Amino acid sequence: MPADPVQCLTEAFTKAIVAVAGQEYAETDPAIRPASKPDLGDFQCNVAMGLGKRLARAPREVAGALVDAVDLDGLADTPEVAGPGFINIRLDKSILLDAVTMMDTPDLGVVPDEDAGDVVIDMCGVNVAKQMHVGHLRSTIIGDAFARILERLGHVVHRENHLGDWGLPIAMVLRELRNNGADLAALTLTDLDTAYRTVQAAATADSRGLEAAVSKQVGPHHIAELEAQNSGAAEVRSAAGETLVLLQAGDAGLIADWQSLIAVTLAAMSEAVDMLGVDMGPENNRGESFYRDHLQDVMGWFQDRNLCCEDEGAMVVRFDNRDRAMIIRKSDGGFLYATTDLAAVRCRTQETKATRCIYVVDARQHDHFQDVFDAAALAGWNTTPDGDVVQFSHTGFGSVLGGDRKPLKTRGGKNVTLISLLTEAIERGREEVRTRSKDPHAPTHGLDPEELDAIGRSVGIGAVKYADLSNDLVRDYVFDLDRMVAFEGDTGPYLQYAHARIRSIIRKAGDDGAGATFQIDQPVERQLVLALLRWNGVVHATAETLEPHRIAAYARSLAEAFNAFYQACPVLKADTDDLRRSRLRLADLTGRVLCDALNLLGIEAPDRM
RNA sequence: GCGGGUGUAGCUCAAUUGGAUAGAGCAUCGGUCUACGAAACCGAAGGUUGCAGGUUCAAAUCCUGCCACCCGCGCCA
Repeated sequence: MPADPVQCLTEAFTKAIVAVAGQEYAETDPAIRPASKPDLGDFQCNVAMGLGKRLARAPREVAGALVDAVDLDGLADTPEVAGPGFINIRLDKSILLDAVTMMDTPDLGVVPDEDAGDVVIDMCGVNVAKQMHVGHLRSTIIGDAFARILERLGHVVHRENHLGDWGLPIAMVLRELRNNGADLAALTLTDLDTAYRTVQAAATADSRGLEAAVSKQVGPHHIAELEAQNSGAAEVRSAAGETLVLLQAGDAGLIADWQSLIAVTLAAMSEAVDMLGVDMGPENNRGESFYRDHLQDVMGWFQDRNLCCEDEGAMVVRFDNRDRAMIIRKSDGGFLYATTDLAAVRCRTQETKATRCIYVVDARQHDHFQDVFDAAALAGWNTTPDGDVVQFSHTGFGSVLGGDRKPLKTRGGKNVTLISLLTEAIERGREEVRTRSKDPHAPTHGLDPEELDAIGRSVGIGAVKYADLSNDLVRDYVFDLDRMVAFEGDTGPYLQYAHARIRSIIRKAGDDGAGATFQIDQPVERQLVLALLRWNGVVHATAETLEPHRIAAYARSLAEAFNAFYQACPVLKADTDDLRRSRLRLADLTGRVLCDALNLLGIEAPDRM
């Protein structure tokens, strides 16, 4: 017997549907949902209305027939039909007791996926010689959450940092630094970032401006000026091109310099990733340079199968459902990021044999990934060598904005570095924790400063992560530390607090209620148990849809269910010892599920705060 | 111009994928602690779901046409 009541009800109603409508309806989803309101029951079955339509029968009559046919012996009372054909179900208490007892195991009732395939998550996306900023924050913590969730369900997850460590931009930076006689061994990431911006600006100034100027027929002086700038940019690009050729040819000095650029970048990345508590080290690097020897091969694969054609000297892949083509080789023979991404797809599906490839890259690259996925399908890389179908997803997330609703910048107009952002968040968390610890009643009172700092860090980082993961990923959001660390309302600290309070009860009792017989006689106890039993379904739904805010919303509803229980039911002062132990066990189980939920989002759950 | 995204309470967001009276949190107002942790709880107020049609027992959700804002748009990544 499955522990999950939804599963039991689904099976029972599937049989009833077959009995009422015939075998051809065996695949119809009975649409078992939690009751929209507690006083209507525990669950509802919403299948009768749709079925009535298909059978050309009155929905209420179908609902009645289903109720007559369904066998819920030992599971629930006779369901009631309401409204246009809703079927309201109230479970037997014994089933709830069995189910909650069965989920009280180390895995908390979360059932691993069958035949769990490998998953590749393309996340973080660091660029060599560039500061990490809020875009990397999102990619890193969202990717980390996916990894944790899928690992929880038994998948082997490969976190890959598709490092921007190759190509023209890197060559330009190298050239700039060498021209300036920079001491590469002594450089900081800030120096690299400055050099990057300098050459980037020089190389892009400014062909678009020129085109616009010509088309708008501005004065000849202005055009001449822009032409001069533009030819300068062309010079920068072609000079960088020469450097790139040397780099690609394996010039020893250049390679050494290139490696020191990478080392500086990775040191800064490591610092940021450590602050975030994300498991992402050098072993996760598989950047553009990794694929540099694969590109010709990928090109050949497309050419051999006539999947690409020449257009104005470039090689492009065309798709029959859209005008936009994807360039995979430039007219000068060079390859692009599209080619690299295809090489990565091939590697991930054909060698790693991942059955799922997830790209955690901002939403602006939506079109690009649609092209990559469709091209991969043309190439046959949407199945593994074992014949398993590969599922590709691009979870395009929105931008992080400042208070002015524009991409986050400092007062001086510079990009905010990820590290400065996290440093501030941690400091804010620590301030709050220190302040609270001064209260003699606070459980943190008297802790040594190192412990308080560790808790404050969990709180500050947890606040940032929760703010990011608790709403729909595609939306932009305003980065507002005041609200995130507000410790009130729908925040990470609220959930951490709920968890810490539960731990506090267990600590005080010196008993986690292990082995106690559950008693669920109060309505709030029943609601809490129903909330606990949803956990398995929520994890699976999140893994399927890649919508972490489902877990965030669940954690919040669980905390609310616990708070209601806690308000109405004395735990330590329960009337009988059996009831006290039952409630302690319920509290402990809730604490563990809450901790699990927070951990799947990458948020720590301190025992006291 | 073409393509993608977003539009829900004063603000920030949900809505289990077409289900019952659209729900939370901030902010506002009113109640709960010499404490099983008040970083909490209970209550009040707040809505023409951008607009107009359509589909049906049922639409924030689906289809059509508009409006507003954001983001892309061949040889950068």
